[in-house]
Amino acid sequence: MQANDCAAALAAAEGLCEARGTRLTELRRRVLEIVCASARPIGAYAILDVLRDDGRPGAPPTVYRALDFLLEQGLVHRLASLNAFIGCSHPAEHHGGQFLICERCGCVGELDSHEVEDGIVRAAAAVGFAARTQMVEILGRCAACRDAPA
Amino acid sequence: MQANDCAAALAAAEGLCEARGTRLTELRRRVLEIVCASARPIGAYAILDVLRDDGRPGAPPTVYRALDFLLEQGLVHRLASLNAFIGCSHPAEHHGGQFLICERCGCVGELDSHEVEDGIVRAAAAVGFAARTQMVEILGRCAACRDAPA
DNA sequence: TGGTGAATGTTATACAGTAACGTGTGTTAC
DNA sequence: GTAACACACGTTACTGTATAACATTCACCA
Ligand SMILES: [Zn+2]
Ligand SMILES: [Zn+2]
Ligand SMILES: [Zn+2]
Ligand SMILES: [Zn+2]
Repeated sequence: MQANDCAAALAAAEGLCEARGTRLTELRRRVLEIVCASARPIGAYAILDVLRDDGRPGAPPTVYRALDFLLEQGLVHRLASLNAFIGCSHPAEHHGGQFLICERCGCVGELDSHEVEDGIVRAAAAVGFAARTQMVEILGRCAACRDAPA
Repeated sequence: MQANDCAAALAAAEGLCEARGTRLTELRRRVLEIVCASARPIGAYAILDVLRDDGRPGAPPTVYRALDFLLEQGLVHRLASLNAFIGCSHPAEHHGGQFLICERCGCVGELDSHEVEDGIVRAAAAVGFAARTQMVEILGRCAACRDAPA
């Protein structure tokens, strides 16, 4: 995520939490900032390292609790295949999300195609399965890396 | 996976490895058997417990190496959201796979819809991303649990 | 018969996540 | 005011997941 996107994400988070009556505390705000400032998905312990560099006290529950709040609010996503977190690029609407993970540069883009989501719900329903939420992580080459050599 | 499915999976694995010139050793075969014999996804350390019950020596790398081989051969799948493994229900053709995970009974079904897969590839291509492989895990209720109370 | 590479054994460690309990702080009820 | 309460955060300890690094064994072939 770019620096200006990061500032925009923080501003959006402020507004959303204000509107929802939830508390974006200093710690939660800082964790969101760390996640959004990272160009690539970042792990919980890497976030913790940054917090400690800040001079804060900190242990794993510190960061996991903040991340739980941010996940609930839809401000960050967790990538199950990487055990890492990224900022949501459009948090106003809660969504499962589909993620494009570049195997060359490590960047992650968010897709959020309703066609894909609905197609999955329908395909599941066709075999009697009632889909509630879905996790879609796509590995490949991003536009910038697409034509690079192996 | 049912017992007869398990036997069939082992037989299919023998044939595939034979045809490919890869070695389905005693250990790898036993790990595949353990995974296929489990009605639900099974974790690496649970597999390790079974191996030890067999009287084998064993440490985490033992089972992770066997699983790496089975994953490469497309004989098992890893469910990233559960950190667990299941036998592939039709290993002849390599595939990313789409998984239907029941939140009530814990069973997992394999979907493998080409429509879904192709839809994802197209949606990714539309934003310049070249998809190589995809991970789709769908949470909800299986047909048997669909109408059960919460 | 000795060399080569693959598979496995073994030890140690890194990384991910949670349980349980204590502490401070602000808000509400009386 | 102050007692009661809910919530966020600090702290310790632990469980679970996965890998690095090196030693050993074994199958196969020159
Ligand atoms: Zn998002
Ligand atoms: Zn890239
Ligand atoms: Zn499969
Ligand atoms: Zn079920």
